[in-house]
Amino acid sequence: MSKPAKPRRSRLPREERMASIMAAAQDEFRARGFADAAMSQIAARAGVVEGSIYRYFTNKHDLLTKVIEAWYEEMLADYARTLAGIEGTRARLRYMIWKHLTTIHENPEMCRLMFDHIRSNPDYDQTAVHRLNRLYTRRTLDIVAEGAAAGELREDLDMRLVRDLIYGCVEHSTWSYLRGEGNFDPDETADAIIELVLNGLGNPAGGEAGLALRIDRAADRLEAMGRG
Amino acid sequence: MSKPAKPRRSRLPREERMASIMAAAQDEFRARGFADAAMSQIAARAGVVEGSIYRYFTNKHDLLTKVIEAWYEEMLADYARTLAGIEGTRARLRYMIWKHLTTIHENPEMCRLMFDHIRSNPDYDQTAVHRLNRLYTRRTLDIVAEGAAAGELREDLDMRLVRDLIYGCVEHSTWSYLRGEGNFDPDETADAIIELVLNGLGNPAGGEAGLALRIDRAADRLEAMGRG
DNA sequence: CACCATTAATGAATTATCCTCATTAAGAGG
DNA sequence: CCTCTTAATGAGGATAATTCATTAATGGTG
Repeated sequence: MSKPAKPRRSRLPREERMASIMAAAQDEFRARGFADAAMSQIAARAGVVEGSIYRYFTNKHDLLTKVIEAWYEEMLADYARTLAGIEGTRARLRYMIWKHLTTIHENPEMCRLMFDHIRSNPDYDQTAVHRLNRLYTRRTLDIVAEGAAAGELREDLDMRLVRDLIYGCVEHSTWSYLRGEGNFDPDETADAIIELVLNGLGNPAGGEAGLALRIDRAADRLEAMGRG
Repeated sequence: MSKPAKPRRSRLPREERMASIMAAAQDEFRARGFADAAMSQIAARAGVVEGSIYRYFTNKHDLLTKVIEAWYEEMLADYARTLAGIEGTRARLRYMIWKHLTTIHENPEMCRLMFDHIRSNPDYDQTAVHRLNRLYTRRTLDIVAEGAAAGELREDLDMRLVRDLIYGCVEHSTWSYLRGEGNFDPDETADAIIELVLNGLGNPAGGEAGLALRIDRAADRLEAMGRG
């Protein structure tokens, strides 16, 4: 057995060292989650000593933030490109939903880190991730606004609530998968969600009978309210 | 200065001691969040020593789980009672949405603990909270099923997705409040959500469906005015 | 009432991990 | 080759969760 090679210090330019630590951190965070990830492990993976990490990142959470930030930025890069090639309100909206579902499906660990530790943080609004997210959400709402202008969608929509409806539904339907139970198919799910979001739960009156029923119901409600 | 009263040990029955520790833990968790809550503080608040907590709870997370469990159980107790007095699919559905919004509005800290540390846990499915939650979700879906049977709602609905649509939208729209930014009004929000969920984003063509919708909308407006 | 068995409660010690800081030395520029 | 900047080190401080051997309150028993 030769003695282990003496670990000669190598000095890297700031950017390279940061990138290498971030790569190691991403592996560790994905493998163990934020709380269980150990700074010592990250240091070991990156081939540096624990203390070195703190020359570049103020603390563990800051390191996570930077890791997620870099991932998120790269991830959103090709949205615009692909979207440009899709026409029609429904298809474009469906693409946004499908893309979100696919991202979660392919990067569950990163999404969990993002949801649990970045987005629920009190100072999320000051983060770069939030800024990126707004940009990306805006695209969805632009599609909705265009759809409304074209007469395909209603014109009296509260855009904030539309966003909550769409992304709330999308994310809620991925939770069990994110917890590690079961699976879901992004294509099927996207189809189902776009359909439900566009048409709602309400029964479009079936013929005269339906209309009559509606009128009766409306009267019932008013009457009930009158009784108080 | 008299010397501090010698802290005489008092032996409490198991249940009482557990309750007292849980009450102290709830205060501490609410005030500081899970990560920043200190077992030493909880012990101090409960008037016991740190080690004592571990006779009743296997660890910090188990303590949190039990605290949330107790709160959740109590919180859901009056759902059924109130719901029994409400008639009509729309009103009943709206009540479920409103109640959820109100709970979040009144107990933001507890809800955050629940969302961040209980529901996102890999073994959430084995928890008592999950069992309770299923029971409660089922009520909402029962209302939807009854509405479909009565012809008020569509009959081809995927119940799981309906749940995701409703609760996803509800919770998504409360996030910024939960992070401590801004506020929301449960009544207004419930009105807006129930309307959007029932009617969807799509622009109803004219004809019968349009007529039915007009009637619904008219009733909505009158109802809102009556409440207002 | 005195004794005993049970077990609630203690608190000091252990462990784990994040983070700090005084010191070392690699590598660029003169 | 020397010097200066600063990347990198690694030992140690600080905090907080958890363990465990010991102590003593209490209810039951003779």
